[in-house]
Amino acid sequence: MSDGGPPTVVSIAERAGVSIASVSRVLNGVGARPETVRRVERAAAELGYVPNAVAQSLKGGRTKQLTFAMQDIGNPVYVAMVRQIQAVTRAAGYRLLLHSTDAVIEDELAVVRSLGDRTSDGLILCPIRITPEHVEVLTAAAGPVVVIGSLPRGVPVDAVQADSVLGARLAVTHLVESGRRRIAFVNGPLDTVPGHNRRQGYLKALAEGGIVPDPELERATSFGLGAGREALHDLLDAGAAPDAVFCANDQLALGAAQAAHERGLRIPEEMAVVGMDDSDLARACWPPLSSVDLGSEERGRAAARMLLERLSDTPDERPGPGPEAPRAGAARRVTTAPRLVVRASSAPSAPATTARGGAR
Amino acid sequence: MSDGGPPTVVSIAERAGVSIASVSRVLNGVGARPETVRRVERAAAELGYVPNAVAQSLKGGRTKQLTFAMQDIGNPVYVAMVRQIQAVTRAAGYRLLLHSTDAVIEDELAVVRSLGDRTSDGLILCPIRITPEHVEVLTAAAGPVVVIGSLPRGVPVDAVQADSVLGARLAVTHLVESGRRRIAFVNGPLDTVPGHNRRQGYLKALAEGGIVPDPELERATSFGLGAGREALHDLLDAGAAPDAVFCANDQLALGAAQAAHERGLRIPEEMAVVGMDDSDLARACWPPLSSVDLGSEERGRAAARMLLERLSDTPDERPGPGPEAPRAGAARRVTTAPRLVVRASSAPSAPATTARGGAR
DNA sequence: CCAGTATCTGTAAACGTTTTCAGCCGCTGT
DNA sequence: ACAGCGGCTGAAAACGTTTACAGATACTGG
Repeated sequence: MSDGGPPTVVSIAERAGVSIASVSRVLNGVGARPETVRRVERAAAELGYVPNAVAQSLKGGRTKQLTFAMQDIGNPVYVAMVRQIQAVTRAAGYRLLLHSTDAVIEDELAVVRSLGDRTSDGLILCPIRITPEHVEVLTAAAGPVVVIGSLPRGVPVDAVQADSVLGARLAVTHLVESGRRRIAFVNGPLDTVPGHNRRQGYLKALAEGGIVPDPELERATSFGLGAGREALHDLLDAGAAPDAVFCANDQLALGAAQAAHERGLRIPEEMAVVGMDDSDLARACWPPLSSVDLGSEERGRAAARMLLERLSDTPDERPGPGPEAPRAGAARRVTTAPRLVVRASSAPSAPATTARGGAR
Repeated sequence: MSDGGPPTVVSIAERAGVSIASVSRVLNGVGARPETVRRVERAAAELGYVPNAVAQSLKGGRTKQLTFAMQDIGNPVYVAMVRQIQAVTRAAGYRLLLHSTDAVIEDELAVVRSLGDRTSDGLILCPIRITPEHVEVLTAAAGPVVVIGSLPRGVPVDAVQADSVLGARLAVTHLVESGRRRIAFVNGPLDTVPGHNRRQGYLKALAEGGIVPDPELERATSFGLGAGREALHDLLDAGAAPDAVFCANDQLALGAAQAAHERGLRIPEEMAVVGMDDSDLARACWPPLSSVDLGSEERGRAAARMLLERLSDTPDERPGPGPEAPRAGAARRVTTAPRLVVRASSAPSAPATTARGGAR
């Protein structure tokens, strides 16, 4: 008598005339007498039994779920990451929980803290900024975390980062070497890590090229398409007269390209455009957009792999006595190498080629 | 004595000197003596207690998780849907589980069946094809499902669909009315529901416009960017000489636009291009792409809302005796209205080549 | 002053699974 | 024939929570 819901091991046990222990053993492939196996499997099939994953999680202490948290899935970079992460984690039998933080700091922190509710076994986090609170919360995280982005040295958390300083430098150097002199820079917010780093690379490349930076050529607002369009219009209205524009991501770059088109400027002849992230957008537009591949896919894969490693390294937790016993291994830091992909939007004259950036 | 892991109600009970029942009651805001409340809350705070969501799920019978399954998150349409779904479900306190099926039928079916493992409380599914097996599995689903896409009449499952026949018709009629006569059609696979329906709309619009369909003008391969590019090149190579091309989605359209550019054809003067889905891509490219908004966002929202409704309507399941008691309410079908968005890529008279064509 | 009651508290069961432990059986070796 | 042993099996505990129930306490009204 147990039709009060979906079939359970108890239902099967009753129908097969064995104990629930035997049912569990058969279902998990542990040894049993052929006769028992037969009866249990038959009963399970007849009842259409599906094991209750929640109960399994409770018993086993792991949910086979991972969380990926980023600010907005609308950004192609995160889409690329999700795809890779999904592929890697799925192969390992994990489900993927998606969490958009909308770049709200409080929300990012809450995600990390929510590791404590045991809903997922681990977390991949893409913070847009790193506050002292981040460091604090990350250090005290209840489970393994891998951060995609830059993290201060002391924080005992794995991280996968792009060398966006070098990436920006590659892009701008490319423009300089193509003979461009008035290279504008359309950036996102300066108080974000990417915003700051990309600017460093921009300035460095200008210096190396012997070009004096002109503050009139810089714009920094947000990371969206509309922002790029407005920024370039604004630059042109202000008479900054750039002959090239480097944008801190592809969305900004497409916005800038639109503005250029609207002004009747030919790309790349009158205005070269280079973006960053080498997202699908770069290949989809016209002319195809030169862009710096910061390895979004690679970072996604790497982060997922690191997380899985942590998970297999941690059969039980906190062997040490102190409440702050150091984590199993030292925090790992991986940096992916940027790669400039030259396409028509910045072609000096020749067809598209690619140049490699150095590893770090 | 219980430092063998994260704090639990037991730890708190010990520290506060009360029973676990009282702890639970205080934590859930049920009545208790002020003194008890104080002590429990203090202990919980000191221990940094976070309730174990898995245990709560097991007890409560619901996980507060929902699953969204589509073929590939790389498609902007699904990104738009995820965003909306995420927003709606999050507001209701649900987490979102993402599942890419890669358009593998077996995988789609597995997702539906996996509702039985109680990992998530409900499912939103975007099937690319509907097989008899789909119907069977969906009918027997262990929890509420909402399908985004077309579903045969008899299937007792909620569905949100786009009227893509009408959508395609709008696009093609628009081209006809703009004076185009040789309107090519670049489609995805014909044996998919969208592929089939869009073709119906295309043919219908041609008929209404008094144009005899020319099989030479049709191409159907896959739904990707590269496919669009190749298709148009192929059409031109074959001497089909179209003066417009309607594409079954924006990615195909951008591919076709690339091909046109590569051939030196001016858009829209020599070749009008219209896409479908009105994804971010349509706004990001140049010239901006005319496209039919099939309401991806709206469908995402609607699906999420319907699912949540089902969940609140179903306090306990299967009240009836029979194993196939009909579901609570009849299956609901919602259809969103398509909307043609005309942009420069199909502008009848050509304002967009020089000077500021678009809105500023 | 006592019965009655309202409030709070603790014990124990339940959710569905895995797993330890001890018991049972039939076998083998001597 | 019997001790020993191997493989199977079932009872029971455990994971961490919520909750029905009953016991305890203090307070009210007569």
